[in-house]
Amino acid sequence: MAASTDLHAQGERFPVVQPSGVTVGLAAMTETLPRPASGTSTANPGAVVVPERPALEGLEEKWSTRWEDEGTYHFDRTKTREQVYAIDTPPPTVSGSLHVGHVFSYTHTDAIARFQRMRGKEVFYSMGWDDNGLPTERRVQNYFGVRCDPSIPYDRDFTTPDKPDPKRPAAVSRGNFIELCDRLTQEDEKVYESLWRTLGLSVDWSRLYTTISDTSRAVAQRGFLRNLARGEAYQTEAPTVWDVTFHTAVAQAEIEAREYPGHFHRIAFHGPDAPVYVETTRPELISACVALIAHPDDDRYQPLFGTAVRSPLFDVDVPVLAHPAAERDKGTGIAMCCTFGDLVDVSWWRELQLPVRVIIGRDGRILRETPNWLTTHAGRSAYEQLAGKTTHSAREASVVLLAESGELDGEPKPTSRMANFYENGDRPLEIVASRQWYIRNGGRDEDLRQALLERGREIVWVPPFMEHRYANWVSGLNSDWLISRQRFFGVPIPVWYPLDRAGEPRHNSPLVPSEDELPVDPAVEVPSGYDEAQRDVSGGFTADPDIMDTWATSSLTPHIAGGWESDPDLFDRVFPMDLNTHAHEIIRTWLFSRVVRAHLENNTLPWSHCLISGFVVDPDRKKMSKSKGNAVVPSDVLARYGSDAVRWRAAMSRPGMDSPFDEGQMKVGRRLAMKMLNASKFVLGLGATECDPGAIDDPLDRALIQQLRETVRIATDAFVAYDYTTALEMTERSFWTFCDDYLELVKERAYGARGTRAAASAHATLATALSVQLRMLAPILPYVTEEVWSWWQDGSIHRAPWPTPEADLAVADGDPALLDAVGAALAGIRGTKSAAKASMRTEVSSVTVSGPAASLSSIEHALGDLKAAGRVTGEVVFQPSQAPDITVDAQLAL
RNA sequence: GGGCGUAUGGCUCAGCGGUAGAGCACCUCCCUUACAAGGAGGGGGUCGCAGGUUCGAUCCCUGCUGCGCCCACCA
Repeated sequence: MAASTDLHAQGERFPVVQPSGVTVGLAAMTETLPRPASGTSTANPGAVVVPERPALEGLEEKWSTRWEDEGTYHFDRTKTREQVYAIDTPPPTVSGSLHVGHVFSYTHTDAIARFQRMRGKEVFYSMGWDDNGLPTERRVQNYFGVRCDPSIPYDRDFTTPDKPDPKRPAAVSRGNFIELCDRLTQEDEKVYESLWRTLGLSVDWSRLYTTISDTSRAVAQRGFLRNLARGEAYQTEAPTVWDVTFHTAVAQAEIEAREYPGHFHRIAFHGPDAPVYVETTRPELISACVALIAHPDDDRYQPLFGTAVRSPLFDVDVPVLAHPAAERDKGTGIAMCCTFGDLVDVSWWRELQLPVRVIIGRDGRILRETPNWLTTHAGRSAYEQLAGKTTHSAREASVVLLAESGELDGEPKPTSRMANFYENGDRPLEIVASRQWYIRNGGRDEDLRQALLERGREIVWVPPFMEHRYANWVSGLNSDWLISRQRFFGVPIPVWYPLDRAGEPRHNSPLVPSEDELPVDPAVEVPSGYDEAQRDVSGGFTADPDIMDTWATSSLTPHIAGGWESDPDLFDRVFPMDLNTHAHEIIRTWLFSRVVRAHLENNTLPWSHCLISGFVVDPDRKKMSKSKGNAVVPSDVLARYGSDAVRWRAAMSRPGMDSPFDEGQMKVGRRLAMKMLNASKFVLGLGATECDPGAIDDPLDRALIQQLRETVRIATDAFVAYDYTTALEMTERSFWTFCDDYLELVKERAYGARGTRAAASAHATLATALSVQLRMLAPILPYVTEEVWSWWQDGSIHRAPWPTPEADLAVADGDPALLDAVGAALAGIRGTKSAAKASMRTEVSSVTVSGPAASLSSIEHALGDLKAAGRVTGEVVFQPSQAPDITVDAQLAL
């Protein structure tokens, strides 16, 4: 897929400022400038060019284009596995929009990627788009106002409706529908890519993948066929959770429980002696009732166990049975077991070996044909009044019938119950019996479940408590992974079935393609040994009509991105990967499904580390969502504050911690970026461009270097442990101290007020500190650091080495307390001026500094700088004291 | 109901055995030649509640409460 992007469209939001350049000290600098050997070049190599008015505007477009042109993040596949750092990052679902939560989480990943790259790793970091599956179909339906009808033939001249009406969608063929899906996803993906490029994700865009591509289809189908061959994929006819809106089966992981209003109906079953009252919220299911069930220890119902009662309206005899899952304090303590009202019904039906009485069809309506287990005239007549209705209408009709027959006791009582929904749906799920494909995931196999729990313990979780989410989910699985969907836009199940003489498919002996034929579309292609004329005729074959759930493909993203089976050389260099990152809501889905796949296919984890982000929540700490209208559109925020500022804010939220969205925080990041521009301009404008450790001989300078050594050490350790926030905080604090204290203290000296040698020491220190601090901030603020780097260095800062005390801060004998002491003395002088409401320029005629003797002697070593920064014209007296802090008594020359 | 997380100044968060820290916000002052989308200074907290361990607890243990998230919950 082309990596070109639509950044031009954003040009208006990022007016490119072309500042007039100032060339500084060019002649003197040419020979001594550090010149890292790098393949990239700048327009004017060797020159130190500092803009007169540096600005953040336009940096995103300028540098994202440059990075693309110069292949800054291109993955070098000649590197060995040990040299590679491989990242599996979520392919965003292409369903219309990304929100700030995505922006934060992807920024966390990118910060790690950039750090590892600077540490010398060859980073394998590719983006994908998850563009198959139901979310895409739904968006296409709404966007174009269409719905797919597979029975319609393909229309070559098809055009979309002029005025899309979601309520009256136009029926289109499967082929046309898929074309629309392709078309819309491609448009959406351009917008996504543009956003990611603006944000500055350092992905290798030449490795972009999509989950609907031929490559992904082949990988998904190959993975499935391998599972099938090993017996890990199987199909079975069983009660299945079903979405009546989308007409498809739904996996356990996609179900969510929601509040759903309903009523308790107290209805009378006819017992041998007296009525047996049952409370139900679903009276429309009475005709599907196969038993009444109470707790075995329940004295009220013990006499009835083993007897039969007659159902209201339908006159069907149903047994009264005992099961420990029945709860005595719910309703009347005895429950209808219907096939199927809920998952408890399914387990009762299975364990008590009850008959199947299905009355709900796949369209969510009561079946039109009157069931044969209804034998009385009254029962059949009652059913006929419900047939064809939705469950909702059938419920209302049932209430009327029950009231008429006198079998409803009292009025229905309103209640709010929890019902299961497909996470993208808005009608409660029903349970229907259907043939579906499953992959074993430990849901029905204790050994496999234990093995997968053990995989969870092998993972290094950041933060560690996220492992509980995983273990919790795996422990609670109650079925295998349902992967088949009765939909259209996705990867087809690569299977055909022979048809027997009666034209019935032999599901137990599927016909499979060979791996080198993949991807296949069984609806178009023909199994080996058959020809097209035999399709769907007796004795011939038929295609499996289903597609795989999108998770069945995205569970293989390490395989897709890593070239599994198609590029074994690459795969060996990147798999298993080092890092998996995303927010915590998809631990149960994406994370778990990849563990399952890699465990079954490769007998390994897909990656060693999982970095789990929290959510961005609204100021009331509620989850952001489009439907609530509290979601923030990231492109607006990026345009307003700049990518570095937004990234800064993202990096301030620690792994796993939810973080309220607050625009005020963005300004803080922006201020830091601005400060970096200005401080860098000042340093480089002084001509301080040479990091010569031999020139650093002033005690204050050595103190700064010593402090930086410590900062580098802490920030590096933090980054290694995926704690990008601490790394940023430490570096940022160091940088502000550098600006507020050190820079002010050495200004005069750096200008040359105390001689060439004193100035040279300041210059070397300034250049060193700038270089080190820029590099430490580069993973979080890639744009402003790259901009400044380009003023005086060749090559990208993002390919420059991460700073180390040994390589960059070799002067190791500084006294770190000196800078603190001098800073405190300077603050004392400033405080006096501030209290006197005097300008900081006010001269000071004399100063007395009191404090611990050691601090005072430190300050004496930097007396010249202190006097210059404080504008002290007279004497400085040092007065040792027992007090722990430094205090200053300054006489202003007013 | 089960699990996990969290509770520190108005807000966002650090800290985590030795009488509280940062940034934002607020107040005061300063147009100092890197920076007014700036700079300097300042006020503000009995660290959710109750027990316990300890010479000493914001920090450890127990219990509670609030908030958030995940799971379960259709009689």
